[in-house]
Amino acid sequence: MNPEAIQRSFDGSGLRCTPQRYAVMAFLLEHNRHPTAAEIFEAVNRVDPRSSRATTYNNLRDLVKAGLVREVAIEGRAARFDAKGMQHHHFICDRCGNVEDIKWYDVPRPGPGSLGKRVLRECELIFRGLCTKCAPRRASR
Amino acid sequence: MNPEAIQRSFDGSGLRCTPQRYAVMAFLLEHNRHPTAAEIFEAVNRVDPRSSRATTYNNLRDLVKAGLVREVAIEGRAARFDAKGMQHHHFICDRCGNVEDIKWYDVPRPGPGSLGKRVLRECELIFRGLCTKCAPRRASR
DNA sequence: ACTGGTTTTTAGATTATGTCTAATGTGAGA
DNA sequence: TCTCACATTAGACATAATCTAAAAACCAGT
Ligand SMILES: [Mn+2]
Ligand SMILES: [Mn+2]
Ligand SMILES: [Zn+2]
Ligand SMILES: [Zn+2]
Repeated sequence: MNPEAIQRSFDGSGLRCTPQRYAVMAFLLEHNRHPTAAEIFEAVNRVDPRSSRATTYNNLRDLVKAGLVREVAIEGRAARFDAKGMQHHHFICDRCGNVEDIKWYDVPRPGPGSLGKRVLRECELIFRGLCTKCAPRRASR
Repeated sequence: MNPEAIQRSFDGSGLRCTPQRYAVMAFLLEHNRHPTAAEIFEAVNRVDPRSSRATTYNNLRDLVKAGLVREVAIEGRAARFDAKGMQHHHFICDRCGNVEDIKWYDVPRPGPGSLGKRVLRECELIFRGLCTKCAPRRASR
């Protein structure tokens, strides 16, 4: 995704394209590692312009609200973030907490009977287990 | 689920049946509201015996590790817990964060190609949107 | 360029949630 | 009943995230 595309995605959501906000989005787009807010904060501050901690959190929240970024909550750990590019599922490692992308495939939705008057926005499929790094030493902990 | 059944489930997991641990499990079994740790702590302390905050957290962790309780992480809010009885999916409300049970149905697993050397333990299907209480006033916030 | 209003950034305090420590207590098998 | 590995406790501590209030950046209209 090029700079102009980021610009346009911000425009489409009514978000100003500030250097700090741009840096967060650009970082997420060029690293599909699902970083935490703290990691993003550190990364965007390795280069100018500097951004404060509060701004990093603010921008992540705005980008999530705008639907450009996804937040992944993980039990007992800091939330992780990724840019919403192509659809995919997530694998979360029981041991190290890492989040990895899994090739997307269609998920059957629940029958309307079981949803009642609820308004469904999205289905999220999460796989859990041990990642490639943790699977070998599976006995520990 | 009767007291003896709780006893037996503890025995099967090598967990002692202490009053505090029993109270946590019993509370989860008779309320399918997905309470937070703080709510559980408060609830079990409305009746004797008293339990400390640390113990409530310890027991919840032990019960999750033993596979008797499930922990549901929610972005920006405290984790919620439920007793693992019959299989079901979860609906999480975007607005109020409430977690509700959805009738279970089978979920197709990913092809082995997309999992690589990862060890799959479980698939979790989460629905997001607005709950029955929040759907009407959907415009706000 | 100036003005006024809006959005954004900022440092630091504050809250919320959960974990750890070290001393004390106890369930359940021998 | 004795015993000890397991469990509980109060309170300190850690971590993640939000809030606050003031300053800065930005934008549209003149
Ligand atoms: Mn991802
Ligand atoms: Mn449930
Ligand atoms: Zn791992
Ligand atoms: Zn709701």
